[in-house]
Amino acid sequence: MNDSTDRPVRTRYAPSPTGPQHIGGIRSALFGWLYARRHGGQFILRIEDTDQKRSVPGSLEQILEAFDWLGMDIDEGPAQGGDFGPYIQSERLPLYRKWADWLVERGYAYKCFATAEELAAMRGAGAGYDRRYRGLPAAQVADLEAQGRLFVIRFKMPLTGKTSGQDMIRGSMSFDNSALQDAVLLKSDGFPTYHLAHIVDDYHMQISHVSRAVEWLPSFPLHLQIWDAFAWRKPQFAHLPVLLNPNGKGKLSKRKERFVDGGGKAVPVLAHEFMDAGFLPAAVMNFLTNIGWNYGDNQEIFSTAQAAKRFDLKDVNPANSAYPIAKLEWLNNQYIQTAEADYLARALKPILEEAGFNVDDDRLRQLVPSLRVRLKTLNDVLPMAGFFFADWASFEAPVADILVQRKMDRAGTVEILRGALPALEQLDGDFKPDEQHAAMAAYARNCGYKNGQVFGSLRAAVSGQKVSPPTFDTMAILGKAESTRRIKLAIDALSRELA
RNA sequence: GGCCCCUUCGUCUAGCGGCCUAGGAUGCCACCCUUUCAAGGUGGAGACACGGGUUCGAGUCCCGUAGGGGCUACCA
Repeated sequence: MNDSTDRPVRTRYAPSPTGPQHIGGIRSALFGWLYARRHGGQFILRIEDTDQKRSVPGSLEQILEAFDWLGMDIDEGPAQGGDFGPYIQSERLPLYRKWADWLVERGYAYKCFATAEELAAMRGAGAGYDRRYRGLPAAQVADLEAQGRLFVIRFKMPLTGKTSGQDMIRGSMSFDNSALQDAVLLKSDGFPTYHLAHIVDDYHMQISHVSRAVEWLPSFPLHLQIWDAFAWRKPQFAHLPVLLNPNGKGKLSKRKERFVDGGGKAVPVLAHEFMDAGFLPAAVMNFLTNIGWNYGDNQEIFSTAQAAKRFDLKDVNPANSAYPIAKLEWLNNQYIQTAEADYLARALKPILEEAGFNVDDDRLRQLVPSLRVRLKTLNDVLPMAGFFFADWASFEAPVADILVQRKMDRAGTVEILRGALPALEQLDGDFKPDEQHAAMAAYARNCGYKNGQVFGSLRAAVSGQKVSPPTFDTMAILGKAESTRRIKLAIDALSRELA
């Protein structure tokens, strides 16, 4: 087998257009993409829609959207064009037919007239296709064809011997030919199967490295044999490990029921679910790159550009991985903490707006610094800070359960709030957080309550929530007038209940 | 069932024969900081699946077993 790498690196992602993009597929694509970027090569997108039954309209758009969101740029493909198109297999049908015929003419493949019933009977007997049409005399073949019998073209797999090849991840591999069937190359509807189509295309598109999921490993020897029948220069192969469900049981699938993490949140599996859940594309890329491969230097956080300087298919871990989704939330928070303020504000705005809030840009920008450290996902902004964007005029004091802190009672809370009011009103109009802090700390000392009790009561009074950005940041953004108004509202509410 | 691949802390991983009394990260626990929640800091519990070889020496190489995953379609 030809292992030389003295040719331009061209890798590809060749999904079937079956709808939403699965994160497992995206990760496979990522590895091919990184390899191309590492070597200054091309990354090609090819749509494998040879199963008409499974094709779903709009798939290409979803694929493109996912790649665009993640920042994986495509050099050639259905949308980008290129010198080796078309990049959609259903538009290349004559090519597959031509090469299928070529194989038949040279005795590497044959026409098989087995009917669905025959095949079902063979399967029922426990074995696969028994090659009953493999040695049919030419005259009989012609006769069957003349009768209008439907046929497929099957590859004439060697019956004995071994086929060996190199896998970039696993090294030398050898397979017994006797275990392989005479695979269908061209279906009776004139469409090729994956086995034929991907080889014809990888050859014509000058793909140098084929990286694909491990489920293709059993048919690797078949593919090697087909490449050899054509006498085409083979690419190098890397059979990528796959993602398993978070519990390690079974391949991660979009068809199975959704997994739920410890906190009851749905585990994102489809590309659009990562967008919808408020993850940053950079974090998702970092996350995916770290499964089955690692940057080295004990460094967990790195950019795609950094990864592209070190990535090699040879270094990919051969073992499948449970989907480590818990790490993504941590990573996402790390990225949010260091993201540009403008970028964050822009990302947060539509989330707030979709929730029905009227977003003031200045206010949002003001909020970002105190928010970023506590957002695991962008969507967390809603429960944390949505109240800033609600209609302030219609704010109502929260219920006592929220107002009264741990180790506090109603009377004490009222006492704290009443005492805090004049001290806050004394401050100047800027209402700076550190000035509030100084004033309230001094007040706490005098009134005999702890800082936490004072600050916490204020937080609940002004935000209406138990959890919020830092109390004094919150009050600074609300402003002195609104803050004190809300404190009075809280006092009134609690007093009423006491009376 | 047959064939193929895989196997280091719960999880993601480092390790490519001696540097390993096995390193990092996440998650978990504790403490510190503290203005809730976080973040941050410090510390802790936590793994070479098992059994045989090979070797002066094995997490690292070989074989077997077990477990996991996959393929076994006119799906990819």
